[in-house]
Amino acid sequence: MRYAPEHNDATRERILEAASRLFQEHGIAAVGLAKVMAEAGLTVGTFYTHFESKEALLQEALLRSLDARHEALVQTLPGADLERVVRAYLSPEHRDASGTGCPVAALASEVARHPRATRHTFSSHNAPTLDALAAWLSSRRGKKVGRADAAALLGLLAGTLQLARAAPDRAESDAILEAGVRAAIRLAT
Amino acid sequence: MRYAPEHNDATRERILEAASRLFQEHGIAAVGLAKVMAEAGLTVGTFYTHFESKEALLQEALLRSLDARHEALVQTLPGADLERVVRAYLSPEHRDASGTGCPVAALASEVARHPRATRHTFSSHNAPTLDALAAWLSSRRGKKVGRADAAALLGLLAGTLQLARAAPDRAESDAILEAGVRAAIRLAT
DNA sequence: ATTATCTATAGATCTATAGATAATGC
DNA sequence: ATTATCTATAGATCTATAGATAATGC
Repeated sequence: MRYAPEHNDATRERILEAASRLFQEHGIAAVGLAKVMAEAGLTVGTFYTHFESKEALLQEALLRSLDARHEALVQTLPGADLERVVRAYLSPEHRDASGTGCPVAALASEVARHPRATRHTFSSHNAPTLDALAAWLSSRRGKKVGRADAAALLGLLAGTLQLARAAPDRAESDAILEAGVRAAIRLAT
Repeated sequence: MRYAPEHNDATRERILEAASRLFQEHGIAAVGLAKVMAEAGLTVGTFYTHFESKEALLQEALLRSLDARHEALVQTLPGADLERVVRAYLSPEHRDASGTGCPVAALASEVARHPRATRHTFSSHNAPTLDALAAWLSSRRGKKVGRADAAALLGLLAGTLQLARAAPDRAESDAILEAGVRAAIRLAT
C-alpha cells in the first residue's frame, strides 16, 4: 500500500508494545505471534513484513522495555529518596502489573535460555540502568560502587518481586515485599 | 502388565526426574510431554497413566525439586560458614547447571503465571527452606529473623543468579556472582 | 485378569511462507 | 507501481485420548 512512512513505523511500534506487554505478562514461549498481532489489531500474515522472526521481535521488545524503564528511572533517580525508589519497585501495584513492569523481574530467567544475541541485547540495554544505579549508590555511600554491585541490588529487587508474585497468599506476598524493602535499604545504605 | 508395585513407582520417579530437570533447564512452556517421556525412556501415550495433566506433573516435579533442595540444605546448614553457603549458591557451577539447581532461580517467575494450586505447591514446599534459613539467620544474628526476611535473602540469591545466567559475557557473569556473594554476606550479617 | 506400554490420531496451536487484495505515492 | 495487509496453508508440535499389545500376578 505504500502508506506514509510514519504509518509503517506506527504499526511496528504497536506490535512491539503488544509483544512487550504479552511476553512480560505470560512469558515468551507462552505467547504466539497470532496473539501478538491480534493485540496490535492485525493478522499473523503481516508479521514478517515487520520482523524477521519471533526472536528478532523479542530482541526489539526487550530493547524497548529496557530503554523505557531506564528513561523513567533516570528521570526520578537524581536526588531521590532511597526508600521511595525501593518501595515503588516492591509495591503491590508493580507486583500486579508484570506486563508493564520491570523486564528483568518478568523475563531474566527466560532470556537466560535464549540465544547469545538475545542475551546480549538484554544485557547491553540493562547496563545503562545498572550504571545509573551504581552512580547513584556511589554518591549516596560516598564510595565507588560498580556495575556488578548494582546488579546484585537489582537481583534482590527482581528476585524478591518474583517470590511475591509466586506467593498464592496475599498477606504473605505483601510481607515478602515489605521484607524486600527492608533488605534493599539495608543493602543500599 | 501389572508389574511389581515398585516398577510403577520407579517409572513415575523417572518421569518426575526428567520433568524437573527439563523444566528447570528449558522452561515449563518450552518442554513438551513427548520430550519428558522420551527422556524417561517411554512414549507419550503412557503419560496419562501416571499423571492427570501436565499441570499435575509440574506440581509434583516442583514439590520433588524443592523438597530435595531443602533436604540438601538442612544437611549442610547447621553450623555452616556463611560465605561457604553463599558461594555454593552463587557459583559458576550452579549458574551452568540450572537443570539440577535451585528451582526458585529457574522457575519462580514462570510459576508466578500458573494457576493458584501450582503456586501453592511451590510456595508451601519452599516454606521449609525459608524457615530453615530464617532460623539459621536468627541464631547467627542473635535476633529474630522472619520467613519473609529469609525470602528477601533467597530473592537476592536467585535474582542475582538469573542475571549471571542471562549475561552473555563470561567475565561479566562471574563479576555479578562475586558481587552477589558480597551483597548476600552483607545482608545476612 | 489386569494394566503399563505402545502406536495412532484428534484437534488445537505454533512459526513461517505464498499468493491475492487493496490502499497509497508518483 | 509499490507494498502493507489479508486469507490460506504447510509442516511441526502441543496436550490429550482411544484402542491394541504385551508383561506380569493370581
